[in-house]
Amino acid sequence: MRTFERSLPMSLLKAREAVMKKFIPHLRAHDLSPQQWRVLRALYDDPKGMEMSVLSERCFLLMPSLSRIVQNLEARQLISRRTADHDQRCSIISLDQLGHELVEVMAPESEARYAHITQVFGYGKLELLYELLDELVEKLEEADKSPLGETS
Amino acid sequence: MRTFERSLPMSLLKAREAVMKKFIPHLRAHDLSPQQWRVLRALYDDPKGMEMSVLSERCFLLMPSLSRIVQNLEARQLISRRTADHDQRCSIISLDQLGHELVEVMAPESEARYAHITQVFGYGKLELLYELLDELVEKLEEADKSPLGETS
DNA sequence: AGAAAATATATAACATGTTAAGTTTAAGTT
DNA sequence: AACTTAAACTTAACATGTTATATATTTTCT
Repeated sequence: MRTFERSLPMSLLKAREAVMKKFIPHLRAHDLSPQQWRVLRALYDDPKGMEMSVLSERCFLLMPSLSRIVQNLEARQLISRRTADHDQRCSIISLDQLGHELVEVMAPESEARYAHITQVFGYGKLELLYELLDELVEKLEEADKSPLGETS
Repeated sequence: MRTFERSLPMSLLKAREAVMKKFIPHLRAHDLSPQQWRVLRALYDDPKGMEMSVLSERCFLLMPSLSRIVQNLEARQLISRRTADHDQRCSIISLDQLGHELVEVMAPESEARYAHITQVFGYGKLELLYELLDELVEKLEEADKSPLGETS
């Protein structure tokens, strides 16, 4: 059997943890989880707001998690929600002034940490890594269509 | 500000999800979570068993999570624990016969799925990805020693 | 129009992730 | 030897991940 060390899910997890470690202290200093920050960050890019389901895709969060996160951020007045005119089922989430300010306050430090990672790892390698990750996802999802073990 | 799409943590997360999707159905068919499988797999490689803290490192699980998982697997008689002779604080966890059999039953299918991933993505790219991920972790942990934003 | 299917989101229930605090045993100090 | 500190887990508490189910609204069908 393949050695346990070479586990792709674990390697990806470890890399993610190592990267997150660079951001978490800054996030914690502002009482935000990585997920909450993703939500604020996504909303910042789209001032007119968006539906829960769209936000869910952008942030790569499942609806139940997003639902809880939105409730939290709403209670903190960082975001607000309104019912969509065209469809009473939809909530439109948008960034409140407080949330907008928070993103702008935090962004420089966040960018600096990104720059730091780029610098220690190397720009070229980082780009290559992004490409490989994207391609891996693409190939695996492609293969999902013709289900699985068909190794022929 | 950098575009929200290019988020390293999210790219790593997405890749991990895509990979896991290939394994989860098989695991679920045997009532195992990915974490539970990691524990069984690690113990399989070391028949004499190991301490919780070692298991924790090997499986990249924090102690509280591992503690719960071990309780679950113990209740299912897949593993067993005994107190270490040299130190009453340590639990030595080892694979029970039932657990050993389960790993051997599941391993072929698991290996087949690994082979499938290797095939659709390409062996060379997979190796390159592993190398990049390892190097990223290494560089980031190195940088941890001289804390952060020192971009000079 | 009225019933049935689909959609958008919420809630429930339980496993895991994560930080902090508690327990028991070992090691070090004086 | 008594006291303190440290180490190995465990438990607690709460956020998130994940699947299943519920609820409200739209759409579709007839």
